[in-house]
Amino acid sequence: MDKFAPFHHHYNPLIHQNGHCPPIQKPKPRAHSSPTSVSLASTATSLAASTLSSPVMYPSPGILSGFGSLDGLSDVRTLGSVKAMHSQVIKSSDKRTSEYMAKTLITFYLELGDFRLAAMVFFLGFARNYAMWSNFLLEFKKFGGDPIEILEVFKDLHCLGVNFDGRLITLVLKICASLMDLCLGLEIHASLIKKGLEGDVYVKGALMKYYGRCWGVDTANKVFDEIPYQDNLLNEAIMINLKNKRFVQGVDLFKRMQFSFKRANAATILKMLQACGKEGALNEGQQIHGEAWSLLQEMESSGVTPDLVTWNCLLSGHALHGLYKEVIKILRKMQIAGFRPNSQSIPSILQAVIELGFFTFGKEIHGYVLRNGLDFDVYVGTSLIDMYLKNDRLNSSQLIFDNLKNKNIFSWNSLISGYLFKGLFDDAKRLLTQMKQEGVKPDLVTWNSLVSGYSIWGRNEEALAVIDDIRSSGLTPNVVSWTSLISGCSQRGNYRESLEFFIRMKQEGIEPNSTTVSSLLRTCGGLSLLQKGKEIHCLSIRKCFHEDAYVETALIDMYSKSGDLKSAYGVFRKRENQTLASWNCMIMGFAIYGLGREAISLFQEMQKADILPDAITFTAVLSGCKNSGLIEEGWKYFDSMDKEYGIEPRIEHYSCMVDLLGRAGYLDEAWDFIQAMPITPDASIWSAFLRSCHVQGHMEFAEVAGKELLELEPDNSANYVLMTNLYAMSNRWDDVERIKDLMVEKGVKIRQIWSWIQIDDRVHVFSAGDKPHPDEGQIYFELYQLVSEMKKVGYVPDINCVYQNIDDLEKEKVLLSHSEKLAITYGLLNTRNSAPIRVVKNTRICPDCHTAAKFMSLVRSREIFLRDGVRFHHFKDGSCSCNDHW
DNA sequence: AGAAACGGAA
Repeated sequence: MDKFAPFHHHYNPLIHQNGHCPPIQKPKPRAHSSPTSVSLASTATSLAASTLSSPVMYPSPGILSGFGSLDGLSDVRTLGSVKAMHSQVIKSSDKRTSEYMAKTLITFYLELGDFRLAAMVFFLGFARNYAMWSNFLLEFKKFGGDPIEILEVFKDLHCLGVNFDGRLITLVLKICASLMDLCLGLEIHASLIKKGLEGDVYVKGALMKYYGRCWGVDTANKVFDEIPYQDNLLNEAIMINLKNKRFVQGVDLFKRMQFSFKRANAATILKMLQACGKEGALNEGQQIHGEAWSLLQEMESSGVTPDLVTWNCLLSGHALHGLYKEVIKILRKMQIAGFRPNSQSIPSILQAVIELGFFTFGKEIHGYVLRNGLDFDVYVGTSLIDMYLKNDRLNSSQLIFDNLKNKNIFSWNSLISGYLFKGLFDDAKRLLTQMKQEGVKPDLVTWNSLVSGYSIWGRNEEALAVIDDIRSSGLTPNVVSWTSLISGCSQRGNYRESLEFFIRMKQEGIEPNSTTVSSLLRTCGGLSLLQKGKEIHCLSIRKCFHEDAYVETALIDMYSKSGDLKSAYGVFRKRENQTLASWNCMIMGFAIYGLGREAISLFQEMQKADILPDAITFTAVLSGCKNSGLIEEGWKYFDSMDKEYGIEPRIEHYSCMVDLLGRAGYLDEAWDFIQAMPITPDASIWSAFLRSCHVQGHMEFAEVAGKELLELEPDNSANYVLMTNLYAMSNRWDDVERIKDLMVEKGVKIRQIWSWIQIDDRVHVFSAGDKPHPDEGQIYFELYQLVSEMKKVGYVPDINCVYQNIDDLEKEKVLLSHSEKLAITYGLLNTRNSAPIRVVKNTRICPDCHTAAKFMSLVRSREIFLRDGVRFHHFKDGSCSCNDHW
């Protein structure tokens, strides 16, 4: 229904009827005018002129008898029927009841959205009754009247010195704040002071908001300070401070609120939660979160129903703090309470859906959005784009994007980042061009998506070039830009570059944040750089990131991957409320050290703590079973996945089971298991099976597995090597040659095998093909001595580990040159007597080196940690943590 | 009252 502009100043009845009014000041020029007011005003002119010329009196209700009662009318009230009633009213005048009739007509017209007629009736009946103006303007606003019109009328009346109702002053101050009408707000405040009126709590609140928005937070705080009893306005004061980034003041006021008789309202709690999230203030955040829950509970128990705004506050507050399961619970609660999610609920819900991986539910929500016509909202659209992106449905995302009526930078950035994540750089560039053509300027988010996209796909030079593009576009690369680069390299396994970019970032004078630290820890873990990892740990303590859940988990992972399980466990135990990811990490930590029983008991403890496991938990538990040869337990947990937890086993779980069965010698069972799998076996399955065949010396199965594997991974040299070793074991030298020829034919190069050890700041690499270590002579001298000592206590070199067609003495020599032996020996020579030795090898350890390391730990009384391609071995007093299950 | 970029476990 068309709005009308009844209060255009030319037709302000107060001015037309100046004869009956107090002395008139000339109205000031209007700051705002409705764009449609001119044409609409002409209609108003004629109407006003015609009615003003002949004063009309209103009839008594008796006249209306032909219409039935007013109440009866209310059911089927239409504009036509009200007008008919109105005309009857005009025809027969009766002074006594005129006021009642006029009020009724005004309400009817307002309800029907005919502001013009409502205003007309009001002008004729009440224009000179100033007390009525407040009521009328408030009603006018209630039914959707234009706030600008209200301001215009208010100004005119204000000039006349009219006193207004506090409710109207509150409303006008709100309008001043939203329209940034600086002068009127001041005038109102001044006249309140002049008249000695304090104004009620609402007026004061509105005044503070007005000052906060129009004159800055300090002015608002001044107003607040002058209020004698402040408790009622704490919510507003907190809000104003937080909106203006005064976090400390906001928290102070919030603490005051806890000692007052007042409670924080939903909006305040939400804003506090947001602010705490941004400021990384965890303790405050958790306290406030508790407050949010108790608020909801209190509302429920006292029978007060939260309104939609409160529900939405709760949804977004929980989503913001990563409490996604709570978001879903709140959604259910609000639906039970009879509220339908609106366009502002959907983004928070979708965020939770994405994080929880409830894709089917997400699609249902999409259906709901379409049925309820919420798809025109740009926030909803962007959230949907994001949901389909995260579920690998780029086409759906593009489709939603194309149908989006109002695109903004968020929508563009979402889709662009989707393409970049998939490595579809041409599509991303196409969108970038399109975006610029449509006049949307890329912002830092756009650029950072590009940096991240390039670096996770290993295109570091292009990523670095984008950093320069940022500068030439007039923006400055920030900590996110650099962290994108660092983390991209780390994810890709380009660890060295990752550290180099960190140094570059520091040179640029940019301080790392907790995300940077997490990425760097991943890098350190990847390289088993314990020293560097400890440095980063110190850095994170200095910067107070060490309580960040991500950083903590990354620390646990770094320590366990760097051979320091004790420190990993220390970090894990330091905190009480562990996240699922950190439980998973710690269980995995035990698993890679072959501490299967410990992994299982931690898993049980986790369940006692009411943390539900996910698929990754089971990967960790099953890895623990696999690395410790716990067959029964492995079966038990594998079966329970689907039955007890409703988690569908994925390929990595099947792979663990094949490994577990095969390694224990149950090759037939492993074979049957593979045949019965509901998913197509991939390379990880066949590789686990092949390695078991190798250990068991089962040629028939090995050849089947090898054939599958060479087809699935024709470029992986490890498969060829394993096959040649198998044939060499059975003295099938023709087949050895055949496989070698195949490698040449396919251009597959054997992967370099190397071991390294860090002594002080230097990393010493030992590799068969590489140039020898400068201290090689000394190392071999020590190694020969060591081996003769070891032989005295029972070491027998395992010449079966050498697959060359040479004599046994030569084989023994070859065994000595294995890189892990050299690295351990170097460690023995160059570290303090008590210090454990930490060696990293990029492939699996060979059985002879495993035996040798046990003896080395015995004869030299040293702990040796060896990280091989897949796991850890901890040698101590002549035995290994893996109990020879590997 | 809501949406997009960088972070942990496999």
